[in-house]
Amino acid sequence: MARGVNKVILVGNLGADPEMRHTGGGTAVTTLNVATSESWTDKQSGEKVEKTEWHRVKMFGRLAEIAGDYLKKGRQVYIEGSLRTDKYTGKDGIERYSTDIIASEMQMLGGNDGGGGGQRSQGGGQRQGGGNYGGPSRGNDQGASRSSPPPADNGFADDEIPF
Amino acid sequence: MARGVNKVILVGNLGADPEMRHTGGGTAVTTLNVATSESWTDKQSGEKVEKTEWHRVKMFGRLAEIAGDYLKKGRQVYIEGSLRTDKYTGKDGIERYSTDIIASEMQMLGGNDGGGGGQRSQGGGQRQGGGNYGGPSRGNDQGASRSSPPPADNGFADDEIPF
Amino acid sequence: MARGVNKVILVGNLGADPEMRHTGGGTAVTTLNVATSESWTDKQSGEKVEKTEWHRVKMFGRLAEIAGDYLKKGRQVYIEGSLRTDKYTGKDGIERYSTDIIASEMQMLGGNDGGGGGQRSQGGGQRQGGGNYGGPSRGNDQGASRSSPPPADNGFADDEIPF
Amino acid sequence: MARGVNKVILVGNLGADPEMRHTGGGTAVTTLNVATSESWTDKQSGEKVEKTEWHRVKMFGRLAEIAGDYLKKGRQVYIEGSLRTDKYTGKDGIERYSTDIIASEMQMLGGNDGGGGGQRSQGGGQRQGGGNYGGPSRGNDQGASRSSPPPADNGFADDEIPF
DNA sequence: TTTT
DNA sequence: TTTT
Repeated sequence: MARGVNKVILVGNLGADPEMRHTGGGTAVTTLNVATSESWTDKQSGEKVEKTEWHRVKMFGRLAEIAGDYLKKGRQVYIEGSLRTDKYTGKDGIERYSTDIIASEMQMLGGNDGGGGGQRSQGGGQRQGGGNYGGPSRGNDQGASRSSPPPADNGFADDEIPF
Repeated sequence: MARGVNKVILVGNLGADPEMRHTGGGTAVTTLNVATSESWTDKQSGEKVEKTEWHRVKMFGRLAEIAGDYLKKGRQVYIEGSLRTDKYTGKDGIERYSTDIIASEMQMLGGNDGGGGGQRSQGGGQRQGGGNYGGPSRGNDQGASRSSPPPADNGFADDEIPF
Repeated sequence: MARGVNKVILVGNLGADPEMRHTGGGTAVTTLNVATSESWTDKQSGEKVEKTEWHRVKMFGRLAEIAGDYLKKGRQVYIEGSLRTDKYTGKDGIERYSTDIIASEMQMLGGNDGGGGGQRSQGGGQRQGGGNYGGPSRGNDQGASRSSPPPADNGFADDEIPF
Repeated sequence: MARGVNKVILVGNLGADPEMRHTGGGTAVTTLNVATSESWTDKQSGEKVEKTEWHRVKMFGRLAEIAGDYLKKGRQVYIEGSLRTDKYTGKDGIERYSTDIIASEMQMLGGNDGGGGGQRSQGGGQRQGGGNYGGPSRGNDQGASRSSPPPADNGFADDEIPF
């Protein structure tokens, strides 16, 4: 039961290898840094412009394991998921927000270069049963490609709850 | 496991009351006729033009029951699903195709007029590995990590293929 | 030209009236606060849980004007857009990120309560470079008038109308 | 203006080379045959099952030309579009329906094998009835960070950052 | 056949 | 008819 649709669809490339960790309870948690870019020719200057958007994608359980095992920097992926914005209070006492994409489905695109082409997986649908949702996530993400990753000072600790 | 994405998203109105039936195995099967329309002013004639597209949406199990119980002609719905084209041979011996949208998610939109505003439901995920289709999806897909899986009272048992 | 897909689809309710302003150049800029929520019954506690996600949606130009004119707090909307994360440096010198959804399409849902039911609008599609599309659209979009289109398979032969 | 959302998203492989033709008016029309498949292990038999869905995708204008020029059998593509069902009357006098996906966006996936990796294109938006859209979108969308705004010949000038 |  |  719910009221609303919260859906994200991405096709992009990984800016870094996946970062996989496990919660105390043993659940795999993988974070991807996915780039989607677009380019166009500026009308006035006539110059080619490119803008890249970076997305922090998190996945859990089986999906996280597959991503951790098969994905690599540069690989193209299809991601379906939902937006989740966490609120946290900085050391300066100011509330801030950090937005992630929680993947519910993932599809590796392109050829079989490397480890695992053509895999597809579906998440456990945590979003619908959140259970012990809640716990924010701490800095398990910034990809190498991230020119400047999200605050490491998010100031919260996750010792068991995946996020 | 799979290779590909096959996704449909509709927001439209029901052109008729839902048609619900049950398979021999007891699985509910509901068909919706959903209209999506768009209108614009023709550039040349200056006349207002309207075009309506009609979609046949099918759903199974719990989702079918909710739709059958709460939806009515005229009601606005959000549908998420996938395309399925069936081939059949006409009496004239010619092969033809018929395309349906198999709903995996449904959301009633608009106010609480009539029976059920604000309900939302998710299909059993038959499309993603639910065994022999229509095959019960009980327990499919929740990640190992799931401390508390989705609502899921959808543990229905159909021994017959719903379609 | 581009490489990647960056798409967001929301169906939710406005948590507040839209905020519209104009740039010095006269472009309307409207910000919406959209809630998408889901609820479920926790398996262990048996309690009903609800989680609401808030999304900051921005729109420009004609779309912003329509939203500003017709939307109101509580209204249900369909939003399609893309994610954009801005980097900024706080007063403390720490870089932070803020994520918005840039709407390219909007649809008011539900009945005609208040100002404007049933409106729909599309952004300029600036992100993808409508630019030199120019491609003639002749013949596109008819169909309504088509009484007898595509033959059985692909092998159709029509000499003027594209489909 | 419109009421409804009619959206299809596909990621699949071409089962054949694109078929391109031109209308009498010179508009390019390309048809793609796109496969999306999924496989799973049957619960009861334990056998691996695979099901492939075939989609007929049509595109027009510039998009059709790009597809015709760069796509080839086997190539993986992302397609975004809408459903259109045509009614026609067979020789036997029976009315039938044929469903196509009218592409509004296309993205070639995978490596640069052959002609054109990493291209992306957008349709002319014929589905919206181009008509009096008119609404200028110039200046939309460029973020503060945006070094140079989108293509946008759509007509207005803002000298100030919209947000 | 819906809806605006 | 594709792909893995």
